[in-house]
Amino acid sequence: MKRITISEVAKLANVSKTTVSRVINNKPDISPETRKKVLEVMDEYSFKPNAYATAVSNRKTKTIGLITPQGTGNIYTNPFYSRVLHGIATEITEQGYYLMFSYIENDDYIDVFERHMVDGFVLLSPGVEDKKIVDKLKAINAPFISTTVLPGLDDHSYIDIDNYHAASIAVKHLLALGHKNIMIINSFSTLLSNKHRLKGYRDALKEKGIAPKEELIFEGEPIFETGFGIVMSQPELPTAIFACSDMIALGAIEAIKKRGKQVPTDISVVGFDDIHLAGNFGLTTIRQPILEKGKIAAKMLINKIEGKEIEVSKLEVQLIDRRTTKAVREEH
Amino acid sequence: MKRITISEVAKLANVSKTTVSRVINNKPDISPETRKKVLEVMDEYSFKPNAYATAVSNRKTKTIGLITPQGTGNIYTNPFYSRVLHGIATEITEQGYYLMFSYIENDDYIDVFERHMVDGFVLLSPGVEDKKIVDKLKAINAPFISTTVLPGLDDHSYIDIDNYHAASIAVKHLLALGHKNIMIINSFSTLLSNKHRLKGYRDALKEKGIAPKEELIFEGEPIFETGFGIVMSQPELPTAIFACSDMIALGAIEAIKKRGKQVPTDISVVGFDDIHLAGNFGLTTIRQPILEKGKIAAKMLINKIEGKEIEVSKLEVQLIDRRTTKAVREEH
DNA sequence: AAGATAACCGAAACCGGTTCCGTTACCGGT
DNA sequence: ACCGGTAACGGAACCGGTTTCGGTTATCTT
Repeated sequence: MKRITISEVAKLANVSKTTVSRVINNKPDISPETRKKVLEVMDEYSFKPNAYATAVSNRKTKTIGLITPQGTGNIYTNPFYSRVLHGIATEITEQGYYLMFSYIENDDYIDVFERHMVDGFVLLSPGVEDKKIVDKLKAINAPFISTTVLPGLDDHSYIDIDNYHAASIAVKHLLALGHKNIMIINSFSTLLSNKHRLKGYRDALKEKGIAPKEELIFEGEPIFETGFGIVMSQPELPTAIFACSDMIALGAIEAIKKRGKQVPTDISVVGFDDIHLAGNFGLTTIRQPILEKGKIAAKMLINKIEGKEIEVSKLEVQLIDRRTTKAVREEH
Repeated sequence: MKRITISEVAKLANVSKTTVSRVINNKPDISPETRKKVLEVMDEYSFKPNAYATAVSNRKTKTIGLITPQGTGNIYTNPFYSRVLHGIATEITEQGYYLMFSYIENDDYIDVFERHMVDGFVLLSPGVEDKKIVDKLKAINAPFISTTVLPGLDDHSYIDIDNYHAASIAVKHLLALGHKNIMIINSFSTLLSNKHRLKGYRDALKEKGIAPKEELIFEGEPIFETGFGIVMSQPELPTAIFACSDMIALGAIEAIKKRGKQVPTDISVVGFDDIHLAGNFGLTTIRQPILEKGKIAAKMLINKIEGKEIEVSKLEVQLIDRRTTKAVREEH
């Protein structure tokens, strides 16, 4: 029951600490018999090396930290972040790493690194206002990967979809259905990725000869309330809405219904992300490989930490056509 | 920039390691001047003690692990778990602890304890089939707190609401509105807490002189699809549904609408938990203090780890009356 | 049979902290 | 002048691992 140490194992097996350490780490210079003997002892007493002692000695912790700039609460509320996190966690465990939940609102994330508790960080979708975080990470020389494009980051420091392209797929779909009045409810455009989406929206319209109207462009937090609030507050409703987050889309749909209109008969809605809930409610949306995003982020980070070559991957995006879009109704 | 050690600080301040350690930990036996001098050096070189080295020396890691028996994926999908987690994380950080995400499907959670990476665990709503986990934790003498009642646990090892009472509030509400045909969609009744809910449901009916009908009792995973599937598959629908999870309730409502009925005009629905989404969709539900549950669990665990007195708290429950229940329509 | 080579193993130093115990200096009391 | 007490500090051992370096053997050449 009591946890045993390497010295005790050594004593029990009649060998030195060095030898035990060698079999633990599968090092050479050990005869098959002594290895076997040591293994037996380790097994009998169910010995497990103290990970932190190893970490101190190796100057490698094998754990990575999670930074969640936009207020950590979101992680738990927003299914999108949850799923990215799921991907990160999966990949990390697979590679024998641990995940430290640096649950920190202030600057303490620096702390866990400086205190040698983590080898690096993944930055969960930071906003532009979080540039100082990146600066700090660079300053203390901490390896990190962001799950969003950020100004000043090279290909090796982030993983993201092509947001411009994704948005253009969405509005082109709407355009093809004959919609001309397309509202966009974006996430905060201070974020580079959202800027790209907005540009994708604008360019897709222009390409079709439609001038983007400023009064159809909105933005807010990527939550239900945003979509709901904006749709409720508009005097006039468009025939289609492109929401840059599924939660926004869901909120918008509820508001539309509340106002006595039908989706998609009166108004078409397309969301973004394809979280699980989107499927539940039959939402047409742009799917991004959320889980994969997390996995790749983790993989890149680990490679970075271990000084390996890191390759830049591409994340594909696709339109999932469900039940919230429909050809525009002819007005007359 | 380069991280400095305690020995180097000692050298720079012209004192011994011992002295530096003393000021780090606010120990006595130090003159104000030397303390000041050491602090200056630490500050100038922004020294932070290596947490793991401290952990090795102290045999205390100041981090706690999270075990999520029901398949870790759920945490990220189910908003309820997410929020409990939020509470746990908040409390833990406040107390200077760290959260290790032992993201483990198999038996490896034992591992992190045996490898001295965590001081204890919080068990996130385990099921009855996870009794072996509890057994194992007991076997290795690991401190833990469960966020659900489990058979064989004393008051000091779990924190939960009074599920019996909570369920009875829900069905009494429905009863008061004149409903007599009340369907219950429970979470798996292999879980003790769900057993209690079922009993609460049954007793509340009996108290009103209504014999519970077996054909109105259902159960399944606490997810959208469960509510949706069950409601879709029933030939005849009741006038009210008590869903033991908000996600189930949401699914049920979607199915009801799909079948051309109205909520609450035709059918009343009450959910359970009061997750954020419930508010978004105007769901009438039983609110349990989710965040607080997590916080208390963390607090209890830390007290346990530190050998302090642990007090048992009570979690209050309340009906949040929104827009999915209504007096039953008179049949004739 | 001598010398070289390789296989196997251990002593001791190290990682970055904490702590026990002993030493020194200074104080007031008699 | 001597004694006892206390405040301030350091040496060295310790926590539980890893690693360097070197020393034995045994085996292989020639």
